Amino acid sequence: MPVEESAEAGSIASRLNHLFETVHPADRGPYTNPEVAQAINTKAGHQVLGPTYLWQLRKGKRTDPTHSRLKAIADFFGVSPLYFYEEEMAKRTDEQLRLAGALRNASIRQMVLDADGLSERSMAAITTMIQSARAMEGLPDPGVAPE
Amino acid sequence: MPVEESAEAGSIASRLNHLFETVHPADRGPYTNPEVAQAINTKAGHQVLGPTYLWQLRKGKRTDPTHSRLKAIADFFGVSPLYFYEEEMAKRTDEQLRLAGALRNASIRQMVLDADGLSERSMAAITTMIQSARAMEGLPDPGVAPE
DNA sequence: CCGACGCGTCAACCAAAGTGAATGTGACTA
DNA sequence: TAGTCACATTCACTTTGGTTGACGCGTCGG
Repeated sequence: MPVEESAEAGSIASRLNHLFETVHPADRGPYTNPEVAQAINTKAGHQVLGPTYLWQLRKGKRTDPTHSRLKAIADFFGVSPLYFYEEEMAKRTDEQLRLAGALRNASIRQMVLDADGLSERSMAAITTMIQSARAMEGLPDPGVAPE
Repeated sequence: MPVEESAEAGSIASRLNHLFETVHPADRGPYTNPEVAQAINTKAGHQVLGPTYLWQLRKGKRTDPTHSRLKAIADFFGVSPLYFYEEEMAKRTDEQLRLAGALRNASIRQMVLDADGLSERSMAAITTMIQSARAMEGLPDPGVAPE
């Protein structure tokens, strides 16, 4: 049987539909596909996409739009293009989040830049030293994130 | 004369090339197109893009890649997909890019996590040690990105 | 009641994105 | 010098993103 194209959660389709439902003037209903296409094209000064294509995207008949069109759509709805990459954000591992936090410290950023290119041998020595420092300062063992 | 496709500033091509130039292990030159394509495909578990396509993108022969591919590329270089979306990421400094490159090294990532929370005092000691290691290994002074 | 209008839906079509295999080229080496 | 190897480059080909035009349906005004 033909695979029924269901709007996978986190897909472009579901996100786009959510935009339509959510982002619109308070005194009226959601924008229509032709409206959005029209507005985008007018603003761009040339044809960017047609109404049908928006429909296909919302239906999941077309996934994976191009850079420029996704940007235009995000722009129209006033959201960051990152909105369509959210899964990427959600997939951000715990390690990545802790890294991001640590890197807000200027000293640590400098340390990274300095350490870049060092041999594994040197890195090992430095790691040992850091472990000692942690112990001396009474910090817990890292490696696993606290719940 | 035939219109020479020059890498327009802020274009995908120029940004991508900048990534190649900037984000790579310190002890070697930039990644090659086949390398990157290979890495991306391996990580994805299926074919995402070929080496030729990367070349075309960098040369400006192909503009406007697909959502998924752009995501894969950004992911490989450890930058947000926003990097390819104009203005918003104009702020992204070279330092951040070099950080991204360095953080692809697992040892360095671990070091960051370990160092997080240490006192400035300890950080200073570690920095000193790293500087020594750099000197011993004959690495140049960092801090400024080579032109 | 009915014709016009606009939107969602569909399917055939077109153009651009992306591929694969062959060729050119420089570095490294026997 | 010849041979090899890996990468950049090229181009003909395939795939799929995106368009065009037609059809059905609900709504509104006469």
